[in-house]
Amino acid sequence: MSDPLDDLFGALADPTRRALMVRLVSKGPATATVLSADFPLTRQAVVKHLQALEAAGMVTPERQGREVRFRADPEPLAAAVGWLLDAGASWDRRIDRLRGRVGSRAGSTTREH
Amino acid sequence: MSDPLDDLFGALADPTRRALMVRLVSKGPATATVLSADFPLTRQAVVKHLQALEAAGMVTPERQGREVRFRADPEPLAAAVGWLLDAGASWDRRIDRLRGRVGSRAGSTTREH
DNA sequence: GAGATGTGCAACTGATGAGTTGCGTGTGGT
DNA sequence: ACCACACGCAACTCATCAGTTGCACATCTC
Repeated sequence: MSDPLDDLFGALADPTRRALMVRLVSKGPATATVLSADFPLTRQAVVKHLQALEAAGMVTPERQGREVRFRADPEPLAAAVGWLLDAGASWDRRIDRLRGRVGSRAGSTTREH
Repeated sequence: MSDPLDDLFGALADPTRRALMVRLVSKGPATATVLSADFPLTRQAVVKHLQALEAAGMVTPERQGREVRFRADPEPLAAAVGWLLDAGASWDRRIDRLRGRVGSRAGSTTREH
């Protein structure tokens, strides 16, 4: 019953996780083991971060043989942008302008609660 | 030396804080005491949340006599949107489209780091 | 100036998160 | 079959955060 936004922003709140996302986006999918080599972290630590990102739907695990390759998933980011625009709507002209232009596409922008 | 994005997304990660923001945006500035009446929280708890929001630059305290009125500040939200778009750029055409349309206006979109 | 109201500071508890280490299990190559 | 590698699970530490309570200080009103 927890708001997906919690997981989303929560995942984004950690610099390591943001870095992981950037890394996955720019250099493509990778396994936790590989990632742990590029970051000053244990494989297990990386795994935990990836789990947090997965819970937020920002990353998807894909098994290939004995490896598990993680791929970045953009969808949730749109939801985040959506909330930000909703929250800012009719608040400040700048944000309002943003909203107007993006609007239609931001799609599932409107949320419950 | 901590990234401002940490505070920003960190503040956004808590549902209570998001609710506080919505409340401040929709019904305008208010004091912690007033807010604590609208939420199932102690005044002190509200104060702490407001401090987190202030650290993220999303809220600004304004003293008026013996009261302290908190006003929502939109600026940082643009920064958040900026990061999301930057992160998603050249990644997925949907996000890419968003970026293209917002781009110029999002202004201070491109951030340090 | 006295009382009421609003804010600020500090200490404390309980829960959650980051990170680690150790060990077990599965999968691929030879 | 065997060995190496990649993953998964579990327990543990350390820090941070949400929320509380209690009390002191400032300010308005009469």
